[in-house]
Amino acid sequence: MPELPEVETTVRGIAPFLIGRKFSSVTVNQPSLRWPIPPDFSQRLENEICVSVIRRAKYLLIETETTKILSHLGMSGSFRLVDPQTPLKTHDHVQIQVGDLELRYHDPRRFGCLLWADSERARQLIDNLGPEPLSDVFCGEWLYRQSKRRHIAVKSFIMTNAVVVGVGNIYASESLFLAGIHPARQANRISQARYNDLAAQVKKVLACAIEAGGTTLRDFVNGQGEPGYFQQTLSVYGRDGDPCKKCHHAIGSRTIAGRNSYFCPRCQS
DNA sequence: ATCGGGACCTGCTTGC
DNA sequence: TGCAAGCAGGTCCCGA
Repeated sequence: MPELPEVETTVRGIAPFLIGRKFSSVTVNQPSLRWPIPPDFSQRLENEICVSVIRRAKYLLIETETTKILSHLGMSGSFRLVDPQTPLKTHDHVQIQVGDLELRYHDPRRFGCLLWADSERARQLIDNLGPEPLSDVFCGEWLYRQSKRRHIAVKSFIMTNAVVVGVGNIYASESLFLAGIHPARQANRISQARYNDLAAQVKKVLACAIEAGGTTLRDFVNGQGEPGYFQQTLSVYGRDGDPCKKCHHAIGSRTIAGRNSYFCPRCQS
C-alpha cells in the first residue's frame, strides 16, 4: 500500500483537476470497503463544487462547498483520473465525473475507505493522530519524550500513529538503517542523540520519496495512472541477502510485531 | 496502560 | 501445468 509519499503524490496529482470543478455525477459500484461507503454518498456529493484536496497522515481529505470526504487507500487503493470512456477495470469501486475527466477509486483488497469526514467513525480515525513527520513538532526530542516507558521495538514505535503519522513498514526499515539503529531495539533504550538522527532520517527519506513521486510496489498508480519510481533507491527493504550498501555484509530480515523487517546486522545496533 | 495477534480482502508468487 | 498455501505496503480492535 501506499505509504505517505504515495498519498502525497496522489493529492498533488489529482488536486489541480478537482479544485473549482463540479462533481457532476457519482457512481458507487462496490460500497463494501473496510467500512461501508455511506448510502447517501452519491446523492450528497453530486453537483458539489470541490474546494480543496489535502493530505493528513495517510488520509486524503476532499472538501466541497458543503461537505468533506475522508479517504484512506488501505493496502491496495488508488485514485486515478481517466477519460470517462475508459473501460472499467475490476475493482474500480467509485466513479466521480469531474469536468471532462473521471476520478476513479480502485482497490482490489478493499482495505481502504471513503467516509464523511464529520461522521463518528471518521472522527475516531483522525482525532488521535500524532504529528506530521515533516513538521517541526516531530523531532528527536519529541521521539525521546514519547519513548519513555515504551518497551516495544523501536520499529513498531515509529510506526505508531500517536507517535508520528505516515511511517509505514518500508520507510520504518529505511530510516532505521540510515540512522544505524537496530529495528528490534527497545524504544526506551535509545538516547536522545540517536533519536535526533532518526527523526532527521525519517524526514529525509520521506522527503526524497515524495520528490521521486512515491514508491511503486504492486498496487500504486498515481493520479495520472503513471507509476512512481522510488523503489530503485531503497537501501534495505526487500533486499534480504543482498549486500549492504555501506559495508557489503548481507542484509538480514526478521519479523517484528508481525511485520517483515530488513536491516544490516553490522551497521545497525 | 501496554502489547501482540487476529481480522478485514484479493491477487501474486512459490512450492508441491 | 495445476492447485493450494503463504504472503503483501495498513491499522483497528480484542484479549492477555
